[in-house]
Amino acid sequence: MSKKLTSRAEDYSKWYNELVVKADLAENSAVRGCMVIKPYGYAIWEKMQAELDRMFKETGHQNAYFPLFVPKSLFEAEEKNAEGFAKECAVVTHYRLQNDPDRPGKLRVDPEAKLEEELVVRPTSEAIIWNTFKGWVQSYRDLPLLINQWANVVRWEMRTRLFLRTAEFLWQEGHTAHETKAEALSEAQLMNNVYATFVEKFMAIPVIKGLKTESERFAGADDTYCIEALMQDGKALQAGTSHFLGQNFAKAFDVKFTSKEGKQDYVWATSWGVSTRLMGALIMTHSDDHGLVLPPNLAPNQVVIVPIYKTEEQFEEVSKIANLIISDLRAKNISVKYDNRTTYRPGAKFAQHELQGVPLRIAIGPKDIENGTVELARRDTLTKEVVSLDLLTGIVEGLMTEIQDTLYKKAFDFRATHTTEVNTFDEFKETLEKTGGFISAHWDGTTETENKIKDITKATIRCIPENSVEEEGVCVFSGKPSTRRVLFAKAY
RNA sequence: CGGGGUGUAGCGUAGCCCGGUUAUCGCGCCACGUUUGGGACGUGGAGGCCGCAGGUUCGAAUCCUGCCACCCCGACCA
Repeated sequence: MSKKLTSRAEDYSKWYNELVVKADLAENSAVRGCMVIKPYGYAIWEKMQAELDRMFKETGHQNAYFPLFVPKSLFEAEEKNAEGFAKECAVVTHYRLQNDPDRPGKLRVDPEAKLEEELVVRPTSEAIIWNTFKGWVQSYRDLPLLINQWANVVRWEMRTRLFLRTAEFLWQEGHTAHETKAEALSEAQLMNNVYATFVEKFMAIPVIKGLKTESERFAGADDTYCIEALMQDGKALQAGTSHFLGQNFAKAFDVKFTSKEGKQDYVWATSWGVSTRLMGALIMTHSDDHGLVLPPNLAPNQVVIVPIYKTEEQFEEVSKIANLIISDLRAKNISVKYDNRTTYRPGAKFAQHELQGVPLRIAIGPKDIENGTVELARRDTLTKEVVSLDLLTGIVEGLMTEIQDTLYKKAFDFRATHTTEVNTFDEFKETLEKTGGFISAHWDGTTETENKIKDITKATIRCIPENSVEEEGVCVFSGKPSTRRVLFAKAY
């Protein structure tokens, strides 16, 4: 393994791939298109899960678990949803293997063990969940039904990339049922806001909240809300989606309730999800040519202490101080790792922790012991300072929020300088090529125009931003009248 | 699934055209010693069915055929 990471300028996607592997986040597996998430990468995902799970419960949701397999007949019940996912479904057709008479010691699929009905490996769980909800809902008293599940799903992708697109991935999917359209709509918006808050406050990634156009909408949804983030290469990444499903699934699965007035009505539904793709967003938003950069909120180790010593006595002295620091920091809920491995020298440790994005590094050596100081190195700014041991805990505590804020600001500024308003198609193409990023432009509202722009430029409408203002204008492509700007970008 | 490319030690590679000793080099790994404030150095060592299966030949990493895997570019997607 070479020591240097490919730089972003040299080859952005190579940089990404190398970073994921070298920072020990994940690796490709023996299964085509499927990744192994390694302990360090999984620890970051667990941090995301913990915070999201807390936020879901705070907004009244409960966790449950539904089967991995969906009988084909259930899967196809909501036609639009089924059609949307049909091309990427893995299907179980048999339930048994047997010894292969032609190849001793090998197995083959038992032709006698064909399933009467094929099972679809869930690409998403609406079908099985709505089939179940049918039995859970009879009265308005059973509503709202607010369920979330943490699960894996499978979408048979042709081209895969670690975290960004894999055949199997981990996610959470919320599924809710409501009495009224208004209530379901506000649930879909609420959860999109939860995602936005989580991604901005916890992951330090600024996002645009908005609505998807018809062609980018979730199969089976009436409306899809989303949060869109901008990566350092100028491409957009959908970080989360929340769907207003109308009564589509209720009708397909016959989920009715009796209202206060004694009338039968179909329930109104939402679903919403974020996945391990957020790991990709995290990496591509903050990291640099030295490796991963983690916001303190997501770092498995917020602080690492590296001892510097020549003799065994010095090592012991340094360790004594390190242990004092550790207990002080842990008392403040700051996670610390003492890297006291004797098998690596300090330089190698510095490089490794930098590659793995540890927000703050403390080095303690003989000079520090003499002076009552330590050396502090920030991962986000790559700056070093020597601070007094007495003040350390307070300084570290302050730096945790400061680093978190600095990362957000930096990403916010990047997005600001990579968001351009354009009024002509020439400007559109030029901006896309030169600066990339988000392009704010008028659009006539037709799928036809959207598709033509996509064919010519590869850019798609990421969303109709929630906060966009009413403004008279003409479509950047067709010249037809338009009342608001939408956000275009090339996307992951 | 279309077009292009690549498979040699854990990783990156030389050798292949033009077949011929024991398959090259670097990183990593192991042992010992010296080292330790930004990826240490020396000495010694281990590690290979040259992607797989056939074929040609006295002889195949090298030539031929088939298969498999991976990568890049397109269409599809969170």
